[in-house]
Amino acid sequence: MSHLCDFCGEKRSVIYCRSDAAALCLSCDRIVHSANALSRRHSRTLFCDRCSTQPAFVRCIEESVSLCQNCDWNEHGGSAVAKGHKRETINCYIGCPSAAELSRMWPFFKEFPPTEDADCEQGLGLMTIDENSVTNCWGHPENGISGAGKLNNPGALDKFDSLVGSSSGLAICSMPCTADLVTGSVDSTTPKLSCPGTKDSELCKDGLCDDFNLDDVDLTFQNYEELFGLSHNQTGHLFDDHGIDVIFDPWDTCAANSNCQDEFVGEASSEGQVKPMPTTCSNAVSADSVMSNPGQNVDSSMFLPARQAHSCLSFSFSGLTGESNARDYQDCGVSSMLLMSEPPVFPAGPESSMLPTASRDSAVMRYKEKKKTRKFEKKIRYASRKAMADVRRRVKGRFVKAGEAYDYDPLAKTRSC
DNA sequence: AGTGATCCGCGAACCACAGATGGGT
DNA sequence: GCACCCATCTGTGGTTCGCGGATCA
Repeated sequence: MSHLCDFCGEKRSVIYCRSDAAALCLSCDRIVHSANALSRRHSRTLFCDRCSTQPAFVRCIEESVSLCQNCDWNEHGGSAVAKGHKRETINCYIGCPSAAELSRMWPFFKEFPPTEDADCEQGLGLMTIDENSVTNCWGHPENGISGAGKLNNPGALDKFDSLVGSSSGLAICSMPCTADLVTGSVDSTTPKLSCPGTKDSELCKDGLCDDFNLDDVDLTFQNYEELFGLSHNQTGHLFDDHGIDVIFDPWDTCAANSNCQDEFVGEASSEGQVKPMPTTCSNAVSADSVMSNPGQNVDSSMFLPARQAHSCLSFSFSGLTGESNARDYQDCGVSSMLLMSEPPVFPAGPESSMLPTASRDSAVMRYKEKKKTRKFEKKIRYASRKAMADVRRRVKGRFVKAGEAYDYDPLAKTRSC
């Protein structure tokens, strides 16, 4: 199943560029990603040795193969022997790393030709490995994508910025981002669902997090595959086991560990629209796993196969119509953070608060009021169409042409035929 | 415990048509 | 740039149907 380089079409592809969704050989990778500063930001990783279609995120030391999530699950999710295999995560990289740097990053990988493009390395900068970056992007700006060099999925973020209208660097890497996968160590010695300690305790104390679901704002993924890295069908696995409710339940548990961070996980609908929800931990799957093993140390191998979504979210506020206005959305205290494009990056210090006390209380008050009065009724966008539909005659509920026989006349209020 | 039948709830589909939208002249 | 024409798309509500989960024998 060897895959040829998408660029030259001759050599075997080794590198997968997530931003371009392209498979490249090493030399073409250098050529393509040394072209300009933006291309240097593309996050790349190895290809899966098994399927050769998905980016690898883990290296099985025993078998000396690089595996994507699915293949890892297939190979290591079944037999007890395979589960015991020691595995290493495969880091993504950006920039234009030299062979030596690649070798340092991937010591198992022996195919690096010497780097000849010295200029490239003098460009934007050397390779940056997404070590601790995006997992933490909300809570720890110093580790997040605030540093351009650590941008994990600049494409998705660019989309978000273009939609929101700023380049705020808002790090909504809510889904278990690439780096979540990359940085989460896979072997059993590594914990596990760390929710880097940035959950704003004040916010949650007021119940803002309890069932905060931004119901007023539609958030639409521009490209489902790109954003989640898995198909719609696969997405079902995210919540299969315990339902979406589990996402909320362990809030306290996680908070007790002071390891939570404010993140949003998408609830994918059939149309690809997603409503954001807070997750307690750094990825939804992790939360799922937590619930399935309350009080236990969770072997990360348990959640790894669960089709982690990766990549950052891009948002569009498609739900906004002409009948809406910004204030409607700002009324919901927390959601306004998104609308206003303010990066919800909380200072790391425990004493810090996201909002000044007064405005924060005000926001909380508004949120609670809105929560009480909010309605989930259908909104009519075109009253004239509703008026027409209301008086239109039907047969078995279906509209019929004017003049044809009908069995339901809304105006008559009685069935006729 | 496993299997099949039944019930129930939910969501998609269907229909016609006015109005919105976009491209071409 | 503006006006006009035309084709296409969108959204509206009541009913039906199919699917999946729950329950029971």
